[in-house]
Amino acid sequence: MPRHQNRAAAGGRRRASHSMESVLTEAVALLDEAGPSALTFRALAQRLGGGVASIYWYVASKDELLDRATDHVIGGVLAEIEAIEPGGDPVDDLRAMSLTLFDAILVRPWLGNYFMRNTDVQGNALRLYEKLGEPTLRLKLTARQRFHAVSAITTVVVGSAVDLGQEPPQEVLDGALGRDEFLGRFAATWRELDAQDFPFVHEIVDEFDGHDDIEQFRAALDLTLAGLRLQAGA
Amino acid sequence: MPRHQNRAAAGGRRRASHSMESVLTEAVALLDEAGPSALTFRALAQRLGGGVASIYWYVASKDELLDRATDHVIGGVLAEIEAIEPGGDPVDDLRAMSLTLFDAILVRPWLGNYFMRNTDVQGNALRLYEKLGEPTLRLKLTARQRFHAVSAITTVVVGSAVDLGQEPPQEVLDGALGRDEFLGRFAATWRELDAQDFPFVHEIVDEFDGHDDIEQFRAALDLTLAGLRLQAGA
DNA sequence: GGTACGATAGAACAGCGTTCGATAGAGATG
DNA sequence: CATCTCTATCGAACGCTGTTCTATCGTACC
Repeated sequence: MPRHQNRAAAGGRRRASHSMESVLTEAVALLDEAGPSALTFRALAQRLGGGVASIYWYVASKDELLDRATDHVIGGVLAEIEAIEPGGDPVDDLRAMSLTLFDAILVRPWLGNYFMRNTDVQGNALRLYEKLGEPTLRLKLTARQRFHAVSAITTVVVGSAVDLGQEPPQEVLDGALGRDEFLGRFAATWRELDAQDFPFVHEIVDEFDGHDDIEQFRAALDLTLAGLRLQAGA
Repeated sequence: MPRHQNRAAAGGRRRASHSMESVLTEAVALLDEAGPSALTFRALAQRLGGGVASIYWYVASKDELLDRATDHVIGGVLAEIEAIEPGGDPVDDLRAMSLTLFDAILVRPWLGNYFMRNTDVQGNALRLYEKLGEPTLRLKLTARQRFHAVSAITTVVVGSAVDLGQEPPQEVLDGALGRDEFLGRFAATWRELDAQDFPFVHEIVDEFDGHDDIEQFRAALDLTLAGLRLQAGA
């Protein structure tokens, strides 16, 4: 681990000179550009203009790299969420925060896979957790209900993110196949199923075809929040 | 892919003789015993008493192996769920099905990571999806609301499963460290946080410490179902 | 018996995370 | 000014992974 982080950017000519910041920034860039499978130590080293082993001076393992990179961008999300000024209704505040968080995951689908894995190194995630909990303190709930409420919300966020996070089958990543056609192909096979055996699938296939991810998330979130509102007796 | 599956178990002496069934069964056994990282083609081949490349006759890639193994056990879950006889209340039926599904994931935490990834090869997952949708047909909802309702439920299940699914840090897998102590260590660091900056974390740390995963899931599920009930006007 | 094909397997390949040992450079010490 | 120390870097190697290539065995059929 790096002890002294001072004046880290005193680049030599032949040898590269990194910093925790640059390592995480480039790691996030790789994740953004081509997904988790593109983030390898060799690719990252090349991008930093240095050797592979150098990265291990900043990070003990790939897991830690992933955790720190995740927390790095969560820091930005946290700032956005802290900028939201609380309105009168705690549940509305919860909703606004959750939507902000989900928006960030929409832009970075890989986030969902690593988010909140280890609050030991993910300090920002812990602060975000605190921030999500704050509105529940203003609701008439038991401590256990508050704990469960925030768990439920993060569950919905993470669950939705996982759906998004699975790396699309290359064709859509290349841009050769649009997301709509991708969904459409699934819808097509579903439509060919026997209507007797799959009444529900037939009922919703038109909704599935070309559906909006945000809307789907918002629907799930709103069901949970409605339940919470009921529980708080407000 | 194997065309003729007939009389596949006519074992020779030197050469091993597999079958789709045996491949999937042993793959699941490996996953159960030591988690996803233990399922390698070499380990699986050794268990089957054959060569590595033979597995590729049954399965085109590791992804397909995971999808098929997942669907294999989902088949069992589906049977359990189909055995549930519908009661009067559709939402109660949804609840019973979800709990059955989650019970299966509790026993096999790796399930959550692969569940419902690709309904092309996961035929049982599709049937399960249909089964989960059936009760919504008895509720007064629009098609879109039905689609969103089932999505919300699977989201809660998957989201909770992901929390469970992350491979514990070896110590607890070895049995050297119990789950309670593992939670307790997190709780300890949380308690040391500044009470001013983290009022919510302090509020719920006692609930977090030693909490029950099923109860947490049930709470999240019940919030969603309460919201659904409200939406259906029942 | 010969032939076609279902099914098996060993060896090799490229890529991955990780470790090792060597070493360059800046700052302190004499 | 020489030397010593500690931070930070890097190339090369190790063991493991999924995957492919090529050769082969054994059975069913004509």
